[in-house]
Amino acid sequence: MNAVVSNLRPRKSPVQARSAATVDAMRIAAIQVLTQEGVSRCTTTRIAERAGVSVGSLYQYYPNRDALLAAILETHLDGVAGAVDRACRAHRGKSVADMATGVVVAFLAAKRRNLQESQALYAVAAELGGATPVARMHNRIVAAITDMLAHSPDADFDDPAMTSAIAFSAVAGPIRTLLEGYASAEFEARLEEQLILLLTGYLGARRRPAGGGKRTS
Amino acid sequence: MNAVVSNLRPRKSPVQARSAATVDAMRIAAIQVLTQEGVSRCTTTRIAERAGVSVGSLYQYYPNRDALLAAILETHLDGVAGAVDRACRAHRGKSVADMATGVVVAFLAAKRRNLQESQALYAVAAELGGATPVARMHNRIVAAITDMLAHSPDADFDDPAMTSAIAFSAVAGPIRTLLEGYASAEFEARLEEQLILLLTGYLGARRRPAGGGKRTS
Amino acid sequence: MNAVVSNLRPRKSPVQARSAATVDAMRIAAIQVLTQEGVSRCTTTRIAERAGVSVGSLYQYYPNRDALLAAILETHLDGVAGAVDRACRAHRGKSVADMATGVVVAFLAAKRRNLQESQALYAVAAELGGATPVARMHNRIVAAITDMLAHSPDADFDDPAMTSAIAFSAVAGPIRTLLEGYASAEFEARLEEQLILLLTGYLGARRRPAGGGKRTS
Amino acid sequence: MNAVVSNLRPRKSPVQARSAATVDAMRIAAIQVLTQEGVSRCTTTRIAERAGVSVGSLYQYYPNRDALLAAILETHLDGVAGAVDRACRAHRGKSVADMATGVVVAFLAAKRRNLQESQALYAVAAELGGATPVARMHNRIVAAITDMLAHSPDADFDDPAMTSAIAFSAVAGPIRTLLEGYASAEFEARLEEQLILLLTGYLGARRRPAGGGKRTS
DNA sequence: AATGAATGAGAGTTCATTCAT
DNA sequence: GATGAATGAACTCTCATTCAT
Repeated sequence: MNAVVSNLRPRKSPVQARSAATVDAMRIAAIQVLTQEGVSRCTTTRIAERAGVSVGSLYQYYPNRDALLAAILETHLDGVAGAVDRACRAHRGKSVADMATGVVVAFLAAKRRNLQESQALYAVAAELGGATPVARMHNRIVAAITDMLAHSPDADFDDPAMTSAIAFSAVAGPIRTLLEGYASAEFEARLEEQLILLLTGYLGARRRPAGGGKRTS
Repeated sequence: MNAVVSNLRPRKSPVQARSAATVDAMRIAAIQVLTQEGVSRCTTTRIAERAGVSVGSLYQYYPNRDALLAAILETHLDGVAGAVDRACRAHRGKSVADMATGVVVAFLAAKRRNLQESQALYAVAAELGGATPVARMHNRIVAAITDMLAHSPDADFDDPAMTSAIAFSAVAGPIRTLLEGYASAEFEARLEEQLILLLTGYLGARRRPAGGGKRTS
Repeated sequence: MNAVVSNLRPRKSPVQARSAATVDAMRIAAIQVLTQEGVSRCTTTRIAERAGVSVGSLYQYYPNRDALLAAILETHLDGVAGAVDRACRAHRGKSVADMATGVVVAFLAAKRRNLQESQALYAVAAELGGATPVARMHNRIVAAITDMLAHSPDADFDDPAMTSAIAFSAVAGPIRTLLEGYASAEFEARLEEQLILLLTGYLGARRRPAGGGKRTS
Repeated sequence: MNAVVSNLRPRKSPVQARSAATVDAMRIAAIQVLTQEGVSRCTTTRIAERAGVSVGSLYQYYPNRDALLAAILETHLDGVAGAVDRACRAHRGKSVADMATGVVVAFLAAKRRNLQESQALYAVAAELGGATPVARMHNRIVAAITDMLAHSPDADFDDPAMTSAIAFSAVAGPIRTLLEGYASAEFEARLEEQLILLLTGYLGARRRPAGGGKRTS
């Protein structure tokens, strides 16, 4: 989407404790500014000011604004993907219902853990456009789910890659609705239960009985 | 998400034929610029230039850049919501599988009809933030589905509002994945069929047999 | 003050009744816009809209915006100068106290007659800068007062031109204070009486007794 | 007069030596541009260019154009008001003639000291409209004169607040005429002497003999 | 290493003026 | 004559980025 491709890698890794503290202060500041002012008003100056450092310092750690935002987005998405990844490993070999529950609970918890961060970063992802960490996170989660499905004992899925991509996206949809603020109280209250229901149903329907014949959806 | 709320209503409607042409040229130009350059580079100057009119003309019809983008977004979302709405009315009283099929087919077709537009407008929605036509479209579609479910003969849904909100969001998730370009060829090819499966399963699971006892999810 | 000198003469005189009505509508509209929005937001479009005509029509009567404003200012100042002029003629040959009273009453009444107009036009005069009708009005009034003083029977003024220039400016000062809104209620209530006192005192002090010896201020 | 009220406070004060130089350069440049080009052509770009700095720097110190102009106006008016204030304190307890002389000389000298500045700033005051430092300066000077009159030994003024407001405005009138360029050489040459005459006369007439009975003008 | 003043390209927006209808 | 859509130069203001201190 974005025509200009810039270097989004951080400039240097924080090796000293002070550096780590500075980097984290900027991370937190950026999320605050993002939440309170919106992406387009989330400027380097404002982030630095909020973080209590100078703009110059900000540029010691990131080559440009987009790199900073991308790093924050990546950290966040890594957290989420990691949580789902662990859940998938933990539920290998379990029943379909257990697997569905595991994934939904982990994903939802990860998003809810840093609510404001999650909300704010949708806009960042949109602004950064195609060359984004989102794709990586997507692929990583889909791979994790695919792997989990492949280890399912009592079922065997035809095309597990596509199945898990659909499954993950289907779960992500309502969670996004929640975070974007379009959800009713009822929606929010029953979201987890309903997502488990949704996912269990879908995965169940996609299953070919372990010992059985071919069954294409 | 956006802290600043501005007037997003169009300024005046074109009365002369010349005006109508100008307004439409701007609409098309904006979508092209959006697609080719990204939201942040979609400036009033560039839109006007691409449309072959002057910036001044743009401001004759929209009070500011966001109003133009919001108008385009709204037109698009109205089209989508309208398509889903019609599908919902057309499938009233049908079986759960028919209803699911109707909604999925209509929604997906509406999004695929203007592929580039659909893609580009996700970023616009993100930038415009909370006071956005997206909420309206969301509510309209959820209401349409809720209504359709309420007229279902062989089934009766407890909490149809929440059910349809989850159902719609779940279907929207994979479609977004497709439009954002994270989908494999396999995903794209089988998307419609899988969404029908997903939705049928979910709605089926949410159903209480018409003549039967209470069954909460 | 203004570096650019443009043609400030009206384009054509209203010969038909319709034209006169249009011109007057624009005059009134301009003063309203001036009062409600300030000089810098007093645009040709807004004036035309308020007057119920098209911008194009406005340009039928005035070659440019400044000409319109200058014409309005001139009309206003002509009214004021005319009123003072008449008062001066009417009080020729009267006592100093009568002359002072006559001028003050006429000037103040002329300004108070169109209060909003008077207020709004200070800003216009400032914006139009040096090549302004203000100088003409100033000179005309000073000439009228000078002439009146020259016909005074019981007194004879040395340097009546300078005397009347000071006298007029001194009276104009408090009136401007009133119109610019810096005046207290007490100030407003007693303004006329105090200006008469002020002017009578000044002119009295400047007088050389008619039959007497030299007395230079 | 101006419908829109904006924040006219400066943004930050210069702390480094470099900053102080920048701020001062802008002040001087603005007055030059004002004088040579007029208010409406006194744009931020032109000021910055003349000052030899970038527009961005201008906005580091002032939130908007009007704030810069207001700051300059305020500095000027503070100077004038301060001069008059000091004169009033210095002439407390003196005779009416001495007080009048003191005020006129101080006021006129303050205005003449920065002639071009004084001229240019009338237009600025007009453009800034109501929420202007002019009101503050007016009140401050009137208060100072009132206070001086209240300490007069040989005379006692009824309603000294109104008296000093009229007196000040009456003196300001001819000074404005001078600065606006409507004055003859004679006017300019004799202005000080005539203003003293004017003011002495007015204050003398407003006086109630210290030991005497009531005398309302 | 850190600072923050300075930069200047570029964005959004306005408005006097023209001219085809 | 009247209209009002179109024009585009000019204006205000922002912000990523640099670099002397």
